[in-house]
Amino acid sequence: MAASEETSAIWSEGSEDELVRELLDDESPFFLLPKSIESEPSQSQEPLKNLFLSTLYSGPTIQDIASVLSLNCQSSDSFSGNISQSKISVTEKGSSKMENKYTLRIKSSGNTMADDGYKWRKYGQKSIKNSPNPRSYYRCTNPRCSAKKQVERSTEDPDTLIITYEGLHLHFAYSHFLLTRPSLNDNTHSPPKKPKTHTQVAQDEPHQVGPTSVDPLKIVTKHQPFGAVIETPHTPQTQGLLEDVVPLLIRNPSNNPTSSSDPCFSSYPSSPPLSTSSSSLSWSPNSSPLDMGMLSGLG
DNA sequence: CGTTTTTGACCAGCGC
DNA sequence: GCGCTGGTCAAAAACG
Repeated sequence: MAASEETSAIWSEGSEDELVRELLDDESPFFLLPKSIESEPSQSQEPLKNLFLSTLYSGPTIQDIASVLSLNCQSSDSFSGNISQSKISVTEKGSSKMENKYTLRIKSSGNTMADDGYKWRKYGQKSIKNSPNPRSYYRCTNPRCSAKKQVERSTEDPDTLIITYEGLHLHFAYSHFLLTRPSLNDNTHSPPKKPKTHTQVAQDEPHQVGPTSVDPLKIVTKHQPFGAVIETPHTPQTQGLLEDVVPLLIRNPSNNPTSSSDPCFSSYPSSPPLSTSSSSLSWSPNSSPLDMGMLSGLG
């Protein structure tokens, strides 16, 4: 029906093609080529753009994700104190197809939770066959983003959450795929200029992510029998995103009405925060980007 | 009061 | 063709 038509209309506006275009738009603050690279001798942006596009369309690889995770993790040491132990692993799915789904497995010991800092609107929950745990369905609240994610708890390990991302999540990450070095990242978020209408997307900086909780980070590729396991040293900021599946469920705290400096989305076990996110149609620029939200593939 | 979550219904795809 | 399963919708409830 009719209702769905409206919905689809909204989403279609943010078609991946268009999103990509936006990201590539020089004016888009989001798509900032690393200055250091820019300034490099004679490196034209073209190659970078192409690379970016290539990555975007082909979907990030586990390595890309790993790189991003490493980046983000390294950039925030301030959190390293409060995080308990958890593990994150990423599984790439359907790489042979156009699915581009990424499954993230987060092993959190105890009550830790991870929060990706993005705003997600829960639109459904279903009990899954052969699994005592229900699966929750979330959609990015950014009207221009079609990213979705599913969260469920592992049948075997109650401590492990399985989060599957699907769709192009334009906030944050892709720009980082080009940056292999953390240091470059710093310059990346300098002065976001304001584009035209995309205020929302703008400022999605990968930083300050919540201190969610994840220490050891492991990325596993499904194709490789538990092989490629990349571990990053410290990792405070999690990007995980676990949210509900767990009884405590906590969602993004990101509702900072005006302050973008609130890094915490903390989700601590003892305090069920609940998000006060803002309206579903207005994406607040201040929301914090998180980290893995980006994993979503694209079509 | 506005917004988000909950929850059952509805729908589409798939296997038998 | 039927039934099952997973995914989405949307009205109602809950929550700040």
